[in-house]
Order: sequence, then C-alpha cells, then structure tokens
Amino acid sequence: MNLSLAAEEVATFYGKMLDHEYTTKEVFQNNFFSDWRKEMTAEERKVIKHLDKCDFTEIHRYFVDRTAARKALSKEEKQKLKEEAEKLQQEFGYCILDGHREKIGNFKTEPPGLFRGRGDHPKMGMLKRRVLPEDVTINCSRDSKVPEPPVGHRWKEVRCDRTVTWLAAWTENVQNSIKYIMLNPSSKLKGERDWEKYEVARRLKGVVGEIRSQYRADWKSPEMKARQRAVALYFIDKLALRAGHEKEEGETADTVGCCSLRVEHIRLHPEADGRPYVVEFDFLGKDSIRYYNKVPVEKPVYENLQLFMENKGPGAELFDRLTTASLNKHLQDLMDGLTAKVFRTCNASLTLQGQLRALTRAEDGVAAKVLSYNRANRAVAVLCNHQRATPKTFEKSMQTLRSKIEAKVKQVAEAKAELKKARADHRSRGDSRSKSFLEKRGRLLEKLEEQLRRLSMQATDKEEGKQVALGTSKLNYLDPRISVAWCKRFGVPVEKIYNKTQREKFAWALDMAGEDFEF
DNA sequence: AAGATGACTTAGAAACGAATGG
DNA sequence: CCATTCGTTTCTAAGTCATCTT
Repeated sequence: MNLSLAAEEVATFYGKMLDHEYTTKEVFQNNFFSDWRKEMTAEERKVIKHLDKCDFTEIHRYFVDRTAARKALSKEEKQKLKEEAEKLQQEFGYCILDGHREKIGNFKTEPPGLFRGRGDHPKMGMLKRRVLPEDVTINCSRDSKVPEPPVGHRWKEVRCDRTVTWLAAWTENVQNSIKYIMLNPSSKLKGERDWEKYEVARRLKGVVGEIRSQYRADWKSPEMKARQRAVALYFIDKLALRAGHEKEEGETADTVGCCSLRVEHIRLHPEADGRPYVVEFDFLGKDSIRYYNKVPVEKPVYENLQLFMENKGPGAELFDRLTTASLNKHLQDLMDGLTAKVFRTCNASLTLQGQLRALTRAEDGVAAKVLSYNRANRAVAVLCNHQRATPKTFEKSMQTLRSKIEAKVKQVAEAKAELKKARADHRSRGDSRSKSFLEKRGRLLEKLEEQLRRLSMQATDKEEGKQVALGTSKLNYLDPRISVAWCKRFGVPVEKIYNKTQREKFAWALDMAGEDFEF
C-alpha cells in the first residue's frame, strides 16, 4: 500500500527497528500504532486497523540494504563523507564563550523516531516528533551574531540569558521535557564545575565523621521523621544509594532510589550467612538497573526498619515521612553545598584512592599496575552498581582468548626446549655464531613469556568485568586528580588510564595534580 | 508546603572506526 | 587483505536538585 508522506515516515521508524526486541513488546506496539494512526490520512485510517496485519519487512530490508551499501562504499567515497561531517562539525560544532572557542557537546537536534524508554516504560514506542526551528529557543549574548534559522523558518525565540549555560533548547513532545544544546565536557565551563563538584566531595570527607555521629544519635530520636531521615542517610552514606525522588505514576518506568524505597524492596533477616541483622535489597534503580545487595547493618538500623515496616503493605513507602527535598535541606544545614549525591562522589573517590593504595605494588610492571587500576575502578563501579548487559559475543570471545592462552603456553614450552638446546649447542661449539643464536632464543622466550603474562591478565580482567561498566564511574565519580597522582607516583603514562577524550575532559586535573595529591 | 518547571549531571546502548589476526 | 574484535564516540534517556508557582 502506498502511504502518505507523514504515515510513511512513521512506518519507516518501526520498520527500521524490526529486529530489535522493542518491537516484540506489547506496550511498544500499542503506543506506536496509536501514534502512527494519528499521522495517517482518513483513508489510510480506514484501511490500516491492526498492526499485526501490517508487514514491514520490505521497509526493513530497504534499511538493511542501505547500511550494507554504505559499508561497501569505496575508500574515496568514505573519505568524502568524513570530510563533509568534519565541515559540519567545524561550522556548527563550536561556539565562542567569554572570548574562547569552545566545543559544543551535542550540536544537532535529536531526529524524529520512536521513543525508546528503558525498562518497563509506559511510553515506549510513542512518536518523537521532528524538531522545527519554530520549536527552538536560541540563547546567545546580546552583541553576538544570532545564528540564522533555515530559509523560510524562524526561531521560537532568541534570548540573552547569562545565568544559564545552554546555547539552544526545545521542548520534546513525549515527556514534555526540555532538551538542551550544551558545551562539551572539555570546555572550561564544564571543567570548572567538575572541579567544584570534587571540592565539595572533599569537604564532605572532612565532616563525614561528625555527620555519622549525628545520624547515629538520630536513630533514637523521638521524632519519626528524624529517625527515617537518619536511616536513609545511613544507606546513602554506606551503600552510595541515589536520593530517589518521587516519580509520577504511569509517566515513567517504576524505579526507586533511597527515599522512594517501598516495603517490597527490602527483606529483613535476623541472621543470614552467619551475620546478624541483615537487610536484603532488591529493587530497580536508575535506568531500571537492578540493585541487589545483602548487607549487615547496625542493630538500631535494623530495629528502626522493623518499626517503619509495621502495619504497611508491600507497596507502601518505607520512608513515608521523608522526601528528598527535606533530606537535602537537612544536609544543607550540616554542610554548605551538601546534597545526597555528594556522598556517592565522595565514597567513590575514596574507594578508588583506598583500593589503589591496597593493590598497587611499586615493583610491578606497567601492565600489572594498569590491571590494579582497573580493579580499583571496578570496585567503585560495583559500589555504585554500574552495570552493563554482558556483551553478546562474550562467551565466544572468552573462548578464543582461552585457546590463545593455551597456544601461547605451548609456544613458551617449545621456546624453553629450544633455548636449552641452543645452550648445549653453544657449550659444545663455543663459537660466536652459536652464541648469537643462543641470545636470539633467549630473547624469543622472554617475548613469549611477556605475551603470555599479558594474555592471562587480559583473561582475568575480562571475566571479572563482563557485567561491570567502568566508564560511568571513571567519567563522573572519580576525582581525576587521584588517577593523575597515581600515574605520576608509579610511573604509569597517563595515556594508559585516560584516552584522548578523557584527557581533554580532565585537562584541569592533568595540570594541577602532583604525585602527592590526596583526595 | 507541595507540586511543577528548568537546568544540569549521570547513565547504558548503539553506532562507529581503528586495530588485530587469520 | 578481509573479517572480526574491541575501544571510542555519539546519542539521548533518566536521574538530581534549585527555584518558581500555586
């Protein structure tokens, strides 16, 4: 069936995704179909009444072919495309801020498509509309040259607001939230804020002892609200949980953080695995990532939790007298600039610093030191519950790595035998030719052994990290000065820890951290 | 005081492109 | 040289938190 332009475009959004799991979900299908019908002409609507009677395979094939064709392009054609992209980047990807040319993070508006929410999102599959110039507000200084809207169009508004950092913004139709064009993490502005964030976290380190004695005292407070706050704060401090705002029901996936925990999300065990007063957490957090943990807690915490759960159903709020606003207000009183998330930053950075101290051995080679760093990084990722889906090809690539190791072990054994032979040969002959041959064999064995060491390290690393995402903590929670100082102290080139982009983002730390920096 | 809004950080997945090895 | 693998970059959703509005 030939479709109208609008209906066809929306159909392609679905057809493109045909081999994605999303299209098997009922919510996704229903939302898509309902929004698709809105784009149809009255005639189309009369014909197209059931999604399961629509066949998108031809559309799907078109996009598969197009991808293949793009991949098959000649070197020159690919180079040309690359140059065009670079030209766009140069023209639109930068701005002037306070006289400095700064890179923009996302300089393109988001294209239309089907909304891909995470977890059980009630709006998955809805149509995300195309952004028009008429939707976009431009923010730039009064004396600057205002960017031209595309021909025949106009901006929604041009304003000059010096109190915010965004360059352009529009409202997105699915969640009715504002989307922004902002600077790249390498910019001075973002760098300064990043530095400030870690300075606040360092200040918390100085007063956290006091805060702990305070909330311990509050566990016995006659006021229920103070008790709940004190127990919640204990979790945020000890387990690095997120604050956990109330969310509007039916608008987003059902996820929680500390303050929004419900009775159904924890189980109390008087004793578990030989430890007393154990709390078992099981809930979906940000991005619908499951948080599962069994932690022994102090007795008053346990007893308070029993109290909070009394006479409540599984769907009831655990901390019914507590909100993130009141918690943060309390924290603000304890330390200037303190909010719930600062605990996460502080805990993460201290964990990295402590783990590096515990794991690094000065006599190790660079590769082993980098492995130690990754282990320390991993400890933080586990603390913050940063997970990823096990890569689809994990088992396969693990298997190849294992066989590579086996092969290398054999090679080493052979090289050893060869070396032995060469040594005997040299002893009996004693000439320079057999000597240089012996040396050659020695070097070969060394090289192979080094390769083997590297491979087995790789294997350990891979297995331990298959479900752990290291990037998020590295980018957002670990004070880069800790890493820079560690690199300097142990003679590890910083490039082994931070790639180019990361070095640009952390330029401020590369400059300022000496080898004796302490968080 | 509560709820809504706006601005910003944090998050994992997907796309992309360079390195590696058969 | 090509296919596969793996690290990097891009994308945009989903949080946090302050401030505005009612």
